[in-house]
Amino acid sequence: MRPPSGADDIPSLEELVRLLFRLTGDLRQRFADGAAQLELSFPQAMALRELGDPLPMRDLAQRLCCDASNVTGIVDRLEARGLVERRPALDDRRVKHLVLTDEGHSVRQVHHDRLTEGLPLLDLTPDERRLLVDLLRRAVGQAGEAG
Amino acid sequence: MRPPSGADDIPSLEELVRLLFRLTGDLRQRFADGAAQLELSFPQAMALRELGDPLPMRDLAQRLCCDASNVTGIVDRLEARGLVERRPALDDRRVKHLVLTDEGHSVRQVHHDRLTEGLPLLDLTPDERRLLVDLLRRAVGQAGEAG
DNA sequence: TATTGTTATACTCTATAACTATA
DNA sequence: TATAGTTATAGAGTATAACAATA
Repeated sequence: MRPPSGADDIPSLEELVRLLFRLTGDLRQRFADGAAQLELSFPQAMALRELGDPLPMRDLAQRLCCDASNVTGIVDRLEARGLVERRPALDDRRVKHLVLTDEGHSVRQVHHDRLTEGLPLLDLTPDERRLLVDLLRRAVGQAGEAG
Repeated sequence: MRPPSGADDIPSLEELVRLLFRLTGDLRQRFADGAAQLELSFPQAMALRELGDPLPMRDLAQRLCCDASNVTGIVDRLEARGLVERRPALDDRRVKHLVLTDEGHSVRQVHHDRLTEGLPLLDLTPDERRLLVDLLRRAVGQAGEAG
């Protein structure tokens, strides 16, 4: 006989999945709240996040896991706010590179700082943090990958 | 001098956040794919997930972190497919309880099974799983909570 | 008066398909 | 022919505000 959710017994898969949902939900909410404060929609903030370095429209679509046609609208709105610029690629005139403006970089940084500040995660000791990263790497199935 | 992302040095907060995003993104994608196979939208699948036990509309809205007005449409579509029923509460005639039909329960179970089967997470040993749960609990700031 | 659920509205995201301009 | 980005379209999610029924 084992108690359903004690401190020392082996946690069930259900418990783990529940925690992961909790964690992802919290992180998502945090991300969305920070974006809303900057008057950014969730996908707009995600786009900004991916644009630390310039990227063709197509690649951004891939990173956002959505169809390329969506990126047009998302970028339209970011460009209208002066956060992003479309620059024709020199070597292939079909391609447009997305480049953050100075304000784009600034807004991106503010959003990121607000996302991470006060994260309960920060309470972990360095050793625990290292351990968690190791476990997470294996949990996402990239144990041997470069990261 | 410390290498940027070796195996034994202390991982940066950036690395941790990147991993969390990776993990949450993967989980979300997995959840959405499984939902799509069952012709459920993401919020519909989330609603099903929350309806293991009956719930008033209001409470479901709260769990989905959205305005109550949205739940009307989401539940409309689930009800049209025969996965959910609205039942007037006996004690308060303003309230409607959402109850899964037999097929609702079935679809919910299939979705959950597909979500968890083959999860890389399963490769962790029991000891590692216990450790990860402990770290995650602290990472979401519920170290002392019941869970 | 306050609350539950609904409706009306407007905006954004989303995929699909058709289009253009390049390659 | 194939590809990058756009446009048109339709469906779904989202919040806000106003509403009816009930508390």
